[in-house]
Amino acid sequence: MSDVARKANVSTMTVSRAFRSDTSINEETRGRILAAAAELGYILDQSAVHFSSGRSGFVAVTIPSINNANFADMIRGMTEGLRGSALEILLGYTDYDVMEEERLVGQLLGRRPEAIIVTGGTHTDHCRRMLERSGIPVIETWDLPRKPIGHVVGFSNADAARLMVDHFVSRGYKRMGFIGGDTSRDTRGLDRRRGFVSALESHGLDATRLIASGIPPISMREGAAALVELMERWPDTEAVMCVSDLSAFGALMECKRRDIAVPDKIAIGGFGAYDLADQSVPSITTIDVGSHEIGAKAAELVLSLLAGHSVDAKRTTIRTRPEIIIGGTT
Amino acid sequence: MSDVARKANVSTMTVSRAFRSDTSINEETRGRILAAAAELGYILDQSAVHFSSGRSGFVAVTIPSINNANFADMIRGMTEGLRGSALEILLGYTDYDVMEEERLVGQLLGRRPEAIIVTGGTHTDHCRRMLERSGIPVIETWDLPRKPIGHVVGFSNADAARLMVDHFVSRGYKRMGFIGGDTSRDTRGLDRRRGFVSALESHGLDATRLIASGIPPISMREGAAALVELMERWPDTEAVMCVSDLSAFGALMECKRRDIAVPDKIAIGGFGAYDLADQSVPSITTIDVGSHEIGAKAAELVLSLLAGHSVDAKRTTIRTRPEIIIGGTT
DNA sequence: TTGAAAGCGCTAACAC
DNA sequence: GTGTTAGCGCTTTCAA
Repeated sequence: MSDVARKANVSTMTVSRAFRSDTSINEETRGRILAAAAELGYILDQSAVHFSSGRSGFVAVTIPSINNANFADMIRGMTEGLRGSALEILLGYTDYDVMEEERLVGQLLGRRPEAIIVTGGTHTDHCRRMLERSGIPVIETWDLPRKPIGHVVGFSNADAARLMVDHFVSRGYKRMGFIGGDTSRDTRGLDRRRGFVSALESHGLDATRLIASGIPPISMREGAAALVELMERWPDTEAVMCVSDLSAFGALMECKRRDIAVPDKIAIGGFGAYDLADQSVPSITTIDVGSHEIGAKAAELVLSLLAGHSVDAKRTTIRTRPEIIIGGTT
Repeated sequence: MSDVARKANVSTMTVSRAFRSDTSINEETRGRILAAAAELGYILDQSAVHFSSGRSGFVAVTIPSINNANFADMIRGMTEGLRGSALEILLGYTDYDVMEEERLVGQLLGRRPEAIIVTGGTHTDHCRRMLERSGIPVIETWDLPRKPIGHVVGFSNADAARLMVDHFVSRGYKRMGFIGGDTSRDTRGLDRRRGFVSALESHGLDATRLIASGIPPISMREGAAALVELMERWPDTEAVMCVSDLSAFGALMECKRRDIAVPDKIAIGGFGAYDLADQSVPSITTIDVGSHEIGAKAAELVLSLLAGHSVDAKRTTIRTRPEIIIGGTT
């Protein structure tokens, strides 16, 4: 910076001002400085900016997986929402593992983000404590935690699953199954299963046809395997809800391989409103949770919190409204 | 840190040592310090570490899109490769736009990463200059640039497309088309198209059946639309290569909707070896470029470069070997 | 194995 | 509109 200052015949303080939008500086001077900087290939050192100003310009975000269209959409929503602000996303993924989340959150907080957005409302005790003590806004997404740490942008996974059950019931199906992963890791998947079971019970239907197939997130392959297991154990099953569209697609393809008619012999529901659900033939009935909207709303919330428009400063909860999209598999 | 030092009855310098693995410190002292830190909820400020030591602990990575299984696999390979090192990935996505890449690279370099990994070998002049002047190792991936900026971990997209053409020829197809996006944005897609055309020409076949459908990355939907256009313009087409598995799947589903037999009436090839290609019924013939391996190799290269084992210090090129996976669509 | 002093590159606060 | 001074929270260097 002092090289640039020398070249432009100003002090470093003036160079500093030239790189900011919120200060008063002569426009001609700024032009001269930026030209000098460009010539020298100078790029403002953000870590020194952070160090000196106390503003890191980071919003930390954790997601379970980067290879997931829903979370990718959420990140996209955040990116767009933060555009124009001086905030960048510092992203990490947890592999659906709360221990890994704990490690990651510690690492991210070390970078002193100005806010942190995490997926889900289930964390290790230590992770929870770190978040509580962080002194920055904390936003939990994709869930409605019973005891939120701070703010929430989410929905009830159980209620979302209920939408699918109600749809199944309205179509006249009575014997229904659920395909998900081994339950302990993916707590949102577990919530969907719980919602499925309680919805069946409230309709007075049997709620025991539950297949747990592999470590979450379960993929197409596991969806296919689970369908086989389901049909072997309960051959008269009329409809199955899958924890995600990927497993639903896997199940659908398995039906095709085995010449099981969908939806005539068995109906299939998914979750997530992936492109795949829409483009598949037949298209897959699914639940749209508004991933992009979650990201956009979370970004908006971060911006108002940091601007000090204390939006109920401590505990804002924004609910999004999952919707069912009826396709050809039901 | 001084609070922790006071609590543990040592100097801040000793606290600093307690948080590192490469210094000599009494283990009992360290234990006392870490306990004090835990009690206070102290987290080492990495940005101050960076500022003081000059080591940011960041590796900057740009990818075209986060919603893409191939790039997600690459990131996964990098994450695993960097595990245990003190390096974290600072990730940004370009939306397949070189102007956005330029902006992003400037932003990332402002964080003073210790190395930068970018996707592709095509950049704006300014972006290229920033990378050249950055003073850190630069790695270009997913391509073999004619004039690399620094190091390369990639493959020839044109040669990879040739694999598919050769396979088509070996199956006896003669009238072949290509489905891709509007060409200027996705340069790797463009290279695949070039490879397709030149392979056809070297077999003495007609190479004019090229559909450009929408802004890259083209999705399932555009693949479906493009198939319709292809069959309308050249109804006797026997085989079509798609720029990615997503568009190939879209084309396949369109065939299903229109009762066009695959592969009997038309064969379909994709690119990228997505799970979808394997799980779809019929499975889609595709090219596996080893995304995970690209990430792993790039991470390995970064580690050796930063460790100073100057691996041909300036210009290492690591080629990966794309392979064809033959499925049911050809 | 531990501590004291200096300094990393920038900005806040104030003066002019 | 611009410059001066001090200092952000650590680590480097050197000494004990």
